[in-house]
Amino acid sequence: MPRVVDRDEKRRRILHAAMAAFARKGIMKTKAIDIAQEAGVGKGTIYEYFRSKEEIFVAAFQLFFSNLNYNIERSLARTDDPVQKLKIIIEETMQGFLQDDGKFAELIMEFWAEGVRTKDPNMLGAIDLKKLYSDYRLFIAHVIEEGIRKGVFMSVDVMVTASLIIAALDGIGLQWIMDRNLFKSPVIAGQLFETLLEGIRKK
Amino acid sequence: MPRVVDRDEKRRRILHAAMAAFARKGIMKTKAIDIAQEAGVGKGTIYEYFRSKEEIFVAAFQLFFSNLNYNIERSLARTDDPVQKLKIIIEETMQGFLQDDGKFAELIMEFWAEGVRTKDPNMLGAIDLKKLYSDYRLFIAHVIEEGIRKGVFMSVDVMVTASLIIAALDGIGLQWIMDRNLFKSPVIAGQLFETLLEGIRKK
Amino acid sequence: MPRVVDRDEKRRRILHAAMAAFARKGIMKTKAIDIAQEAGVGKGTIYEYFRSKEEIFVAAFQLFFSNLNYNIERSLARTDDPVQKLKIIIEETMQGFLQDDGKFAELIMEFWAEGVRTKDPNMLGAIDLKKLYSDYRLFIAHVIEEGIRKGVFMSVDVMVTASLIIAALDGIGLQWIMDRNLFKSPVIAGQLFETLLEGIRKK
Amino acid sequence: MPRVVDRDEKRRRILHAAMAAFARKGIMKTKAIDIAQEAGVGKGTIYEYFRSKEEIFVAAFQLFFSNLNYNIERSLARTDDPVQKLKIIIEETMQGFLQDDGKFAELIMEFWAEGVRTKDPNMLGAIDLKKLYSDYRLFIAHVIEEGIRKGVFMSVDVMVTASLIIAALDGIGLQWIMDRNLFKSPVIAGQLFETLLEGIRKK
DNA sequence: AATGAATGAGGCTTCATTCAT
DNA sequence: GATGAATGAAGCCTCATTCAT
Repeated sequence: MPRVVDRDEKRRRILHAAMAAFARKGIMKTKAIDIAQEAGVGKGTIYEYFRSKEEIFVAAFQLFFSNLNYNIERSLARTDDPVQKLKIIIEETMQGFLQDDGKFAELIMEFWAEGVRTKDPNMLGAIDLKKLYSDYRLFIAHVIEEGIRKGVFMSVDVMVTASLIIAALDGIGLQWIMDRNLFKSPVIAGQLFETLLEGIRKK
Repeated sequence: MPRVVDRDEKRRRILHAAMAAFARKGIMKTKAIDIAQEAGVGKGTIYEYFRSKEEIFVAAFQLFFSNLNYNIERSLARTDDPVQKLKIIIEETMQGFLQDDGKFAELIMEFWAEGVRTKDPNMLGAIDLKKLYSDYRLFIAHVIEEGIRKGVFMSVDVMVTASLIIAALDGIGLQWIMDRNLFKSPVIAGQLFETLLEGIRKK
Repeated sequence: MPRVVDRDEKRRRILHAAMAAFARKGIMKTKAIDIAQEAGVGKGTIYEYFRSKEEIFVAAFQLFFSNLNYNIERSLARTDDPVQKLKIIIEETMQGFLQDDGKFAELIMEFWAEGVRTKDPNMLGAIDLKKLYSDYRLFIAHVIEEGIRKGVFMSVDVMVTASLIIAALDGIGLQWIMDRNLFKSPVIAGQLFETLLEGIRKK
Repeated sequence: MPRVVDRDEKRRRILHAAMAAFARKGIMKTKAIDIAQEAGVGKGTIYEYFRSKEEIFVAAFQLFFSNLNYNIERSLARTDDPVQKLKIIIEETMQGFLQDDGKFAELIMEFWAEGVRTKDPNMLGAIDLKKLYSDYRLFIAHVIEEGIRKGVFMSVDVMVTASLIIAALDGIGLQWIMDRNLFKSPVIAGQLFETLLEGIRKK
């Protein structure tokens, strides 16, 4: 029984080590030995917990996005106001990028690059970036729709607006990766939110 | 009296083949033989025109961004109106992403991923993404500043605003890569422009 | 708990395999796979013990000459008589050539050929044939000088004489490589010694 | 008709260029392009005059040794005295090594290294170092024999003595390669001759 | 006849994965 | 279960040779 916990914990440790290494050196340039060293285990141990490097990548990908999802959904439970919801979505997404000194922004960059060119149907079951974003868009679109219905947002094209919001968020993450000193997370998030809302808020 | 070839032209051919392959498979997964096949030459021929795979990458990087720059500057020559200038910058950047059925958007994704983690000082002379974006930001900031001086824009924080514009543009490029059908280039560019301007335009 | 091996021993095994291959096929014509096969290991294993082929070459070079040195110095400890010392030097040097059915004579031939044209300062730290021979000459010169002082040798030019002795030894090694049946080691060494001594012995 | 002379001359030019390059960089490290540049012709031109790099090597080998032979035999025609003959052989051999600032000594080093490991019967017809030296030994042995018959040399073992003479000559060449400043050619040749003769001259 | 552009075989080296301990 | 020693597939690059001009 205690063994089971051990295994899970170690698997998680290796996975996090891999994510850190991916963020630092890029997926392709991260060698098995790098992950092992980062995790503080032997090179062979990795293969006791993952079948291959690809499996680690997939696990990292899924962990990252399910975490993001989890955080957003958890926060959203606190309110019913579409304006607040949008604010939460924006803040949590930014949080996802900026936490850990931007390590995760570099990681998501890897996921983008790797995910974008994944066309192998076998892989698509595991890492379908297109679907992820599609769901994400839909999710935001629903919030906007709700806002329109409740009369707090103007009657914009919800899908395009949702797309623009995501675009802005990802774009800011990208900028942040290039230059950490560009803006302080809370400030910019606030500004961004105002700017975005400005475009759709009913006046 | 040996075979006569336009070496510049052939170098360009190989370079474009490499860019196509980079966009399709990713830089790291693109093998020398892939480039050769794409260019329709033998594996060894590549090395008659480039010293190494890295040199090809650098050349591609530079070609891509200098093209982008060239296009923007050429278009800007047509006007003095800051509003028009901003519009041109946005349109040309989008154009850079969307041309060739989005091939270049995938390419820039590669450059982001590769460029972001380039810290080797030797490389930084050749592919300094941070500096490129810094220059780009500054450039847009100047346009905004000009607009403020001329009284057409509100007195916003020019650097943050410039950053947001770039973020939006890159973010949209990113969205576009994930889903080609998301929006038609002219429509979205127009909408985006309006949205962005809305935030800074003097009312 | 992983496979237990004596890494030093294995490194030595690979090194000796390399030396055998060098002697048989020449350094440049010896491929990594040849060394691997000779050592009975996989191609990749070589690189667990040596950084590169060049490092193997350097290690072989140094091992060869330090062995030669060690043998000579060990034997010299047995006597104080300059005549005996010279005899020992000659015999040990010949021994170095002739042992292992002349394999080492072929190896030294390779070291000569490779070492002679080494001008790269980085390499010269590791394989400076000129210095090696210079030291060797000096060493023999001291013995002759001692002999002159003690009145057993004629007052010859010690450096030139030392050079001639080395020349004779190396030359004989060379002849031996060309034709194993030319002379039996002990016989020729004795004759050589007498001939050389004849020229400098005080009569 | 004049074309024939042209071709021979050009072939010779390429051959000499190859020899210079071989001496400077070693045979294996000499690339086709090196020879072409040294000869001042295009890379392809080499193959108009030689079937392969190996053929160049063989031609160089043969040219070198036939030249040596030719020089010795021509000089020997001047005398009937065995002592003089031996002197001529020694001087001409040294000359072979030392001419052109020792370039040929480095070349012969290459021939030794390359020739020693040639076991391929096809090659042995063209570059049989063993036979060359065997002939050379026999030739010197005859001179010594003649000297013994005429009563000017002691009754030594002619083959061993011949071997020692060659060994001394080659060994000195070797020393010379390592350190050009070791001895001045004429001086050393004279000394060597005296030393060698001392051992066999009838007293 | 002369050339250098083109090429692919081949060599060095890396590294994901296996496996003996 | 954990490990690192072992390995060979695979990738980059070189260069002898060919060949179109």
